[in-house]
Amino acid sequence: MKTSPRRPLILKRRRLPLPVQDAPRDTPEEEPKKPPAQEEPSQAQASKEVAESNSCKFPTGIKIINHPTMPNTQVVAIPNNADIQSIITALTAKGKESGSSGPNKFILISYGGASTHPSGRQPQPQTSNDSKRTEVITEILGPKPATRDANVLRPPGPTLGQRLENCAGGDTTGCPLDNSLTNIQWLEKMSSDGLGSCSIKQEMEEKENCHPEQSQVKMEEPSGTSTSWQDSVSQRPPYSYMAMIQFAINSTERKRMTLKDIYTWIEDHFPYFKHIAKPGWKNSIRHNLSLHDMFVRETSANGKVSFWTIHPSANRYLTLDQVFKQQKRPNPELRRNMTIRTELPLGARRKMKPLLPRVSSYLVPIQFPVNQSLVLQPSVKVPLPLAASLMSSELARHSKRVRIAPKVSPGSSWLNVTPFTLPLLPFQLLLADEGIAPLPTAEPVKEEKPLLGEGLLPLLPIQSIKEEETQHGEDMPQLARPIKVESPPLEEWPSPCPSFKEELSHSWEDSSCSPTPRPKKSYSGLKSPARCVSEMLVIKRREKREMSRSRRKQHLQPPCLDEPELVFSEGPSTSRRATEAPLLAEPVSHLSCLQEEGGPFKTPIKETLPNSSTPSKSILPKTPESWRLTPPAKAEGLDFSPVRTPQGAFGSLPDSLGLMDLSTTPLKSIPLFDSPRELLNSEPFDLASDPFSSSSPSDLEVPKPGSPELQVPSLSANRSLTEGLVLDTMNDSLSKILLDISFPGLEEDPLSSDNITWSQFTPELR
DNA sequence: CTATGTAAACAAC
DNA sequence: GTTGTTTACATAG
Repeated sequence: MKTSPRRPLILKRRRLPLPVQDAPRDTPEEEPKKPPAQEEPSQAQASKEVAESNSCKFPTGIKIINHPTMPNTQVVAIPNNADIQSIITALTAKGKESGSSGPNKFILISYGGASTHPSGRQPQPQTSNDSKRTEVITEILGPKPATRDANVLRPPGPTLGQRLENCAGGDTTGCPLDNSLTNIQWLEKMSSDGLGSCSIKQEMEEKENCHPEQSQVKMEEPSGTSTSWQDSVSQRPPYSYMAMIQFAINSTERKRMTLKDIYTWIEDHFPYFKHIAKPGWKNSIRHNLSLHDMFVRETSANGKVSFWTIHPSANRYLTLDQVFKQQKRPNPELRRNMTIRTELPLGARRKMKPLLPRVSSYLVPIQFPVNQSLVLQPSVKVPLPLAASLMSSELARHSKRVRIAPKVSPGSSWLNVTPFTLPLLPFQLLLADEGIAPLPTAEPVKEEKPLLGEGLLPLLPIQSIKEEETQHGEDMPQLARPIKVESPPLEEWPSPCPSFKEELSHSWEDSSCSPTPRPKKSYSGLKSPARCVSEMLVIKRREKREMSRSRRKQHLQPPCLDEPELVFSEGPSTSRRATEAPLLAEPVSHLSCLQEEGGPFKTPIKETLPNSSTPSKSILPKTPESWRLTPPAKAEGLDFSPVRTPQGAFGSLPDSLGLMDLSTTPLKSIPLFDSPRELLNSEPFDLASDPFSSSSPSDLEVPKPGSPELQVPSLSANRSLTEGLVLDTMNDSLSKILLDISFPGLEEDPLSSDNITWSQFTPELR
């Protein structure tokens, strides 16, 4: 079999060092390229800037509204293009002046002022029903490893709201968090200037300027950072195709994308592919899509369009922003890698080497679904373990209301939130610490990689808590919408939890629980992952090897959510369907998850079937391969592999996740976030002190895990989940929150006017 | 050996 | 020509 007749022998393939720049394409071309992406109506309207009363010292467009129910709290709507840092500074000053008697807490929300989407991708016609509402938030992209072309090209403009592009694109309706105020980039910038020397804006510009074409930039930037950015344009991004595909898909609200959109997304975010890479990269993308089981192809209802999605069980909802942020963390090692790569001469550089740097410090961003009404507070007062337990029990009780959505639904409330990873608040850190430390079961650290711990916890399976209602809600009509699936669904999901070492090396499939391979067919429609039993691991492994020959995967995924799924043996509620399974967080599951997380991305490929090695064609019907979750292989390293979330595992509540994540982050990271200058200094992180008790803003919105707050009433269609920041001038803290704001018209920018419905804020805010 | 990248053959549209 | 699937091979770790 080795030699394939059809294929010529290629002894050596070596890519030519470097190509030419495609200069031609750059600048001018892009503009035309973008279709007038349909801008969301809302944005246009949002542009109305009204400077209201209060905003005197603030830039125009800022709206400050007293919170209806919270004393000394004001909501500040900041246009995308505003200089946040300066605003924060001003607010801080204002708060200080007022002291305890005046407004000292500010909820910052960004809104799309005059939004222009720089690069709107043409939206795909078909989908997006709900897209409109996400526009509110503007995406701020900054520090992506690769600058986006569009951004680059765009004149240094608006700092905050750079682009909605993805969101706008096709299915990609919205990327709520990406756009949000709390966008990492944004925060990072703030953090970067401890001295206040640089403005966010500046930094943004820096980055943007990195575009190859704008060489002048280089000069401007004395610091090494700029160079790296620049390089990013011309350098191959340190991500594997698999990772990039995930980023792309996850950048959309519905978590699905057409092949073309994936190409586009990648080109936009990694100019390298647009300008430098050989055309073959697209082939590689396709190859990866087909190869990895985590990528599931769904067909639109009419059967005309194929969307690539990420298997819910495997999807970690990683986004470029998150990952980038992680990378940015001060991690000497990591940096070293990156820089090295960049420094090498092209010829010397290995083509793709370390696409994914494996660094222990590389944390995997956590994404968790946010309950619509749930407000995420970075600083959660409940210790992780406790919270988890509470959640699990509580939630379980209320399973009706809250359930884990195995599948990402389009309009779903899953958001990528990375609050914990941000070195924002001291108290956050404390929290994290608290949560974790006590954790008895706390993640097992691999012997091999002590650091692993960092990554592990965060990796816990993410479950989304979503209200059932929401599913039916208008927001996400699609959920219910049947998509025609051609391929057999994976019915069972391998549980991600194989144990340890073994599984580290395994790939998802290995983990597949079922001892016997099942035919895919039988499970049509089943999306929810089933739990797997670790027992199988060994066996699987063996099988896997045998089959390893073929990397093929094939299947179409049905969109159906309802199918029955497998239960895991250990699983608490076997009968329960994955989707509904409440969060049961079990230590065990966590562990298992951990493992998995640790893994680099393994490709889940091999077929589970023993016989499958055969050439595929014959097997039209999808092979039964179980979909494999990625192997938990090495712990270290950023894991782009899908997370399998065992349902139970899901226990990882957002909070817990966050905590964990934080925990992983060393305190040192804290310093990063300097900005609003004084903030940082004030509350050092003394773990001992309990930030929660007093002033921390956290009181405002922190949902307690077990508390009723989590359960929020169904949301209205017009709601908008927005990320915001809470600036508490009393304790100089800045924390990230998720706000659920409802507004009258979907089409309207909720924040653009005074139409915010306060009542809609989550209970916590009241 | 695994994970990943690359190239290519093919098939179905 | 595009999209998908598979096979084969290269390479780094």
